[in-house]
Amino acid sequence: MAAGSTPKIDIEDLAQNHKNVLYGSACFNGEVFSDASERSQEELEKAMELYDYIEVQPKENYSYLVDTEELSEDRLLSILRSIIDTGDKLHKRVVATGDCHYVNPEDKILRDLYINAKALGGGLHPLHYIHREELKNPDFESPDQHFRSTKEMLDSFRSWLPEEVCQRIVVDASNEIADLCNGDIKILKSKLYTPDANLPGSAEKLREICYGNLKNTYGDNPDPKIKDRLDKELAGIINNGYSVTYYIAHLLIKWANSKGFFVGSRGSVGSSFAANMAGITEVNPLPPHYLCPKCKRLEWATDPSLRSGFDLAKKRCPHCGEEMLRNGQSIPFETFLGFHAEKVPDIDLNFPQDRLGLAHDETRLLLSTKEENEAYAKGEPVESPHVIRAGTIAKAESKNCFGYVKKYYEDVLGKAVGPDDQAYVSYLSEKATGVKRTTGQHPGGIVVIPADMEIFDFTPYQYPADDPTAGWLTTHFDFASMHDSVLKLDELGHVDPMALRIMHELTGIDFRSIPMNDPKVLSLFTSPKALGLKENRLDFKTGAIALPEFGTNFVQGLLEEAKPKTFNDLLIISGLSHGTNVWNGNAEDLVLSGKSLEQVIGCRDDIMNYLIQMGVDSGTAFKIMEYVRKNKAGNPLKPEFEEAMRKAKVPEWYIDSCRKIRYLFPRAHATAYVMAALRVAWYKVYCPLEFYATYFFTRCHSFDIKIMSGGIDSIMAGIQDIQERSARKETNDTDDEKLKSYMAALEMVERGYTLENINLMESDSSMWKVSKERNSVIPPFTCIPNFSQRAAEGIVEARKEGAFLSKENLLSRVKKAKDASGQPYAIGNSIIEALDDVGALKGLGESDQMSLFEFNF
DNA sequence: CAGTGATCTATGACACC
DNA sequence: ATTACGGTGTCATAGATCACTG
Ligand SMILES: Nc1nc2c(ncn2[C@H]2C[C@H](O)[C@@H](COP(=O)(O)OP(=O)(O)OP(=O)(O)O)O2)c(=O)[nH]1
Ligand SMILES: [Mg+2]
Ligand SMILES: [Zn+2]
Repeated sequence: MAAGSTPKIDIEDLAQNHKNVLYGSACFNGEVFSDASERSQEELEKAMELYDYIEVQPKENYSYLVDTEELSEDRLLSILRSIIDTGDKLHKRVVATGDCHYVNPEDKILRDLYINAKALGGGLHPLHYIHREELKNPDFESPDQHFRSTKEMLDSFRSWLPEEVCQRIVVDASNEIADLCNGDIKILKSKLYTPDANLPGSAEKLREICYGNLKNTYGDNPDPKIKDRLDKELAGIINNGYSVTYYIAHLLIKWANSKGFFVGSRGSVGSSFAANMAGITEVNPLPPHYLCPKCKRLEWATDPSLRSGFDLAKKRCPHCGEEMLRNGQSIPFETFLGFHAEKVPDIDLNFPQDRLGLAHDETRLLLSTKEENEAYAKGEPVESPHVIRAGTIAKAESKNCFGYVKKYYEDVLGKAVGPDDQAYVSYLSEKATGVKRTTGQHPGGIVVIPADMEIFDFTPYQYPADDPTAGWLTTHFDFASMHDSVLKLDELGHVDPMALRIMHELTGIDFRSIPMNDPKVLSLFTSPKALGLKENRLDFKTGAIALPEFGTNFVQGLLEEAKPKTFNDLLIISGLSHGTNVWNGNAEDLVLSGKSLEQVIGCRDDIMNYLIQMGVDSGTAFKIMEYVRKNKAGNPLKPEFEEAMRKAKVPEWYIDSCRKIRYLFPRAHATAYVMAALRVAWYKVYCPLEFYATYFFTRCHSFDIKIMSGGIDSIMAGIQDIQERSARKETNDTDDEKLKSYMAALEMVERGYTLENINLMESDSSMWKVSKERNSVIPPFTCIPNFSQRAAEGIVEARKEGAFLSKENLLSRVKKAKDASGQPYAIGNSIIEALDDVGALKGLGESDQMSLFEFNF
């Protein structure tokens, strides 16, 4: 039971669900102890009925009752005796239990930390120090409840019970209970159960779709290598149970397109040509090739050092003169599924952030039974869902635990953490981590339970954070613990597809028509020249600011060093710039010592390809790749891996590089993200106003409009202020966000565009707007801190009636205004003051009378 | 017109891709 | 000035703001 709260399970429910479970009577907070101390013998006997065994604990466990003088030690022992006697009388098994809260005596302080920390809903632990405030003698230790050995248990009870009883309750009864337990209950499945039955016929449909698209794209007689790859992939996909998730992903993307939005590609599934043919990913993993869109003539690239079809030179079809398509990214299918389905991949999709909820709902609709869908539609509970959100478990980690220790020092020990305490405080905080705090929802993981099985075959389920108003049920176990037994669709929210949609809408230019090899766009990654900066105060060396995954200081520095010229160069850099110790202290040193970008490890496929090429057997090469990309904890390479590599004469620097890597992209993911970045970069070059407006709207979360609209000097001052405070470690996430906004603002203004102030008559409620006439962007009302969405909407509504005459007029007209459903808006004086403060109310008097008065003058 | 409760916004922390 | 993986979703909590109340 949680600290001082109500029971999690009613006793009636316990009584009704007793099968296969043993109930014990628990500690001094339990019913049996309190009845033994406060109620009649009859009531105690009744309370004991439910339990399979009756617990008594070492008297040290009850020290709090004695120390607070709630009970004398004699009284305590007589209560415990009456529990033992009554249990014996009822022929209940009486057992000595430790109620242990930690393993070693010296770890007691960790429990004390939690006893004295504020519990989740603001509640307090029953032993919290605050409860001692009224006591005459509040200075005593909380009970010692480490994991007692049999000897310690016996010793404790021997001080007040006969030897025969001690042996019986400490040793015999414990063994009897152990014998009652079935030792081989398996809660988690060990093999994969695929959802073939959820959508019968998926395999055939998937084949139809892929071969249909193969014909449309590559013609009636596709190159045998291509046909062969599709055949082999589909066999692997279908035989291993991935038809349904592939087909559902295909349907989801079709559905999204029919609703007017697009789905971004991500993840290892871009390694699958079948996925490309099914529309699940834009990444084409074939070797680089030319393709005539008209006569379907295909030409493989002849230069083996060229790895991306996007880097092929322009070419006209020798048959019909059409400009040929260029594609193919040299990615092995095995990155996705292994050579023999040794791994269980998911299918990843990037939905526009503002459509994520819709996408999840559609998935549930497509995969649930008719009955389940009817229940969802009515908001009724579904007993055994087959489509469920993966759940997460959040624990107390470093920040929280540091806070607990700090508060413990201040409130319990009565002193601040001093310089001499630092080492012990870090030690304690580290040791205190890992305690569950709350549960939540996976960012996008939707788990598919096979229709011929049920959720309980895999996991219990619940509401996230036990909140019954949540839109989705979640798995009780986190996904990682079921990773190899169920399939999941990972439908994540992302800004890229949303931003591209918005820029498409604002400019009328479809991002799908944007080429992947526009020289000006590619030049942004090595120089800001294409931006036409009129000033360059911060000496920007690239034009990569505000480009997704390329605009940070770290990645810009990498760009400066590596100077990418081609799409493939960008792929490599994308890989090198993601993951700890991929570039820093690893590839960077290798490049400095003469290795080329192509030689160093840039993505996980590189490892597998290279090792196979060196003669390592494919299965081991695959295993090494997977181990390296998942080695977040920094464990040493397995000896058999090192051995296999040495045997194949893999150079030591390569083995060493593998050792250092903590995470590695698949090449397919890098491809998808470079494509997204290049599209965004295209708008940055050719449609700057729409680009910056969209950037501020979609990717920035904190602004200071006075600073940003104040011109170059003002923005520079803002940047400097944050950088100085950052050097002193005095900044927070919000400052970082502001710095992001200021950097983009500076670049934009240095290109000669204007960042306007909030405009009472023109600003949108929450979107950044473009003014072509004034060559500017106009910020929305809501970029003022604490400016509520409703107030902003109210102003937009009220100003339809014409200009505001005064502050009072503004306030009263918004208060009077009604939205489409007749609801009023909420607005108060703080909003007026905030608008006045940024200078958006210049020329407006206080009241209507005043404005008339001023006007007459 | 201060007090109050309801609702929205900001922030920090964490899990996960 | 240097460090350096980037980006997303969710939950808990504190703070700000507003309408309502008497
Ligand atoms: N920058 C960065 N991106 C990540 C990280 N983890 C995952 N991603 C991105 C790249 C992955 O390809 C993509 C999908 O994640 P997944 O967990 O599904 O892994 P992936 O698809 O690569 O392999 P899988 O075949 O599903 O095991 O998300 C990370 O730690 N950092
Ligand atoms: Mg994946
Ligand atoms: Zn042709």
